[in-house]
Amino acid sequence: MYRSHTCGELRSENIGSTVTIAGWVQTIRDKGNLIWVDIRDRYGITQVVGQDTSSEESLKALKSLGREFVVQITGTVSARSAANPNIETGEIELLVEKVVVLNASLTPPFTIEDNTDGGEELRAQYRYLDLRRGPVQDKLRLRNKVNLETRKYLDSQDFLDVETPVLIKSTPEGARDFVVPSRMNEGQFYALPQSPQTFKQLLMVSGFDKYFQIVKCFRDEDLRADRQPEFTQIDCEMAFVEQDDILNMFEGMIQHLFREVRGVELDAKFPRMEYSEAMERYGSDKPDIRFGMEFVDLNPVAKGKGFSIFDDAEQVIAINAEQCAAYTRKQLDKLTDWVRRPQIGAKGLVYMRCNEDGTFKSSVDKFYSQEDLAAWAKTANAKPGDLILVLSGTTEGTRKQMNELRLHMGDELGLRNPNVFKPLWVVDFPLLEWDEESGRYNAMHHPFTSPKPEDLHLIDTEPGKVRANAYDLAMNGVELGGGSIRIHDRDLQSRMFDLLGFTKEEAEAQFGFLMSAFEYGAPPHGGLAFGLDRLVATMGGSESIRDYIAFPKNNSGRDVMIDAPSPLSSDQLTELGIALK
RNA sequence: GGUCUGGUAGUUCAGUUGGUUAGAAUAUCGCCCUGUCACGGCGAGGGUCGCGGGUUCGAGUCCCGUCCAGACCGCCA
Repeated sequence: MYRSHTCGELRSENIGSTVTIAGWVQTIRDKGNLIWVDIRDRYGITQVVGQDTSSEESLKALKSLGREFVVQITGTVSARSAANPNIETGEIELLVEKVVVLNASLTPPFTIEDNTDGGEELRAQYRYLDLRRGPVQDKLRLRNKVNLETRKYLDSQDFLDVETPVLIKSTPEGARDFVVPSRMNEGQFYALPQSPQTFKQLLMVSGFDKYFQIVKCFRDEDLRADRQPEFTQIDCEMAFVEQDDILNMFEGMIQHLFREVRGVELDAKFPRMEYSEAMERYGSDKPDIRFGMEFVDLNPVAKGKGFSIFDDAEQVIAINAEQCAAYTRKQLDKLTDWVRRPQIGAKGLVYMRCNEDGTFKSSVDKFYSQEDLAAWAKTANAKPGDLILVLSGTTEGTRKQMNELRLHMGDELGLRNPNVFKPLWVVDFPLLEWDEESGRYNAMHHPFTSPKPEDLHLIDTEPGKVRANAYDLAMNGVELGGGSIRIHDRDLQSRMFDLLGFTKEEAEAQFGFLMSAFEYGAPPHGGLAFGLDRLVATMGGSESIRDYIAFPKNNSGRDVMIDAPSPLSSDQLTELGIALK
């Protein structure tokens, strides 16, 4: 046995006993005749002290240590003369008796402390050292707990964990596939799954009416702070259910997770909002409803007064930033610059201050009388002291820009508290979206999503208006997950492929196995998948998922620690029958 | 594919209209210190200013190219 106790468990009750701990040297405070060494492991930090009553040998050994040495220390637990209330073991210390260096260490390239001096690049390169830091370990502990509680909940609801293959077949829909060459089938390739979508549907056909899996998915697309090329889904599917059954089941799961992991009681009933309403009120399919500042349609009161920018716009939208009338010209100019950045792309920003004396001051006073502006204020429900911000243009573009501005204002005004959690089901997504590039419709969710029966009659005349039995769970402006009721009818599925521009032959080649399965008694079914990384990051109050992944990739999709991806040897390429350009 | 920001000591950063020997903090090393816990004091070592080219009497600083990192747009059913 290397240790009798961990570095986190000794308390004043242990005073007098002789113990052995093992861990890493955190800090050394050498005062000459008195030396303290903090020893760290996963469980905490214990202070070891050497003094005049210690043996010369052990004192010498303590003085020879360096940061991050791995040591085994035996000593007597004693009370500190000056307790440290900031750490759990702060009432005791270990009077050193024996020091064994289990392994020396180079000086680490950055400090292994809660507030490290290391930059992101360096910490990524030495991720195994970064993972020694408390805050990083806490994040992985949080992930572990979410994972465990997910299994507990789904098990309690009779879900069955079934593994699905990772080497599957490439399909044209959706994201780019990661591809794996097959040596035994030269010239052919597997694809890594973007999700286990078709397999979980086949499991429904097989009769496993409640399936789940916490599973890696792979998408070869450009990355963001909240997107990794490999990420983890809580993937679920149920048979003999309607949309409500699914929403209720997983509302329960999210409530369970927040209760057990964070001690947070979420809304008893998550609000639901149609996609079209979310777009109108927030310009987003994943609105952050922790704060108001909802969109106001200014078309009726802003148009027709001779201001050509608004007159020519399809849509004029305002938001009311309450109590912001005191914004200075400089602040407003800064906001204007912000919305005009290429990433936002607004042409300009119109503002109107609602002065305390009941008058109005806008950047377009030339075109609008006080009465006109009073109508704006009334429409936006603005009170004296409020600030109205207005954007205009095409409906789609203006909504998108205003969504960004609203979130930006929410950040600036501190309205997006990471310890407040506001879930929202967004339902009735469109079935299809128009793709300019290919000049045809794409499935908005995926090609197995069922249209709403009442919209089926539009499918040939106005396919863009057909709504789907599809839903997302949004929380705090993040899409945590989504799903749909699936098509379980061969004819309808075949029609969908038709609509998506697949020929009969292509559909047969790509998804023949699924359509065949549907001919052998496929039950009505549906499901959803949560992004575990995003869920955990949201629960931890972060926007970046990288800290919640033990070994993440950087924004070029590289693992800078192991230096992947990397070239293959020509022997390997030959064996695979691959010639590089 | 694009936009923006950054790259200077082991690390995090500062570095003036282009001008003497490129600084600070921290880390490291040495000496001193009996109650520290961000220990303290004194001292020392430590630089391919990302890389390549150009302008100039002179470039960390200006210009061009390039590489790397981060955020974002496109993309991500």
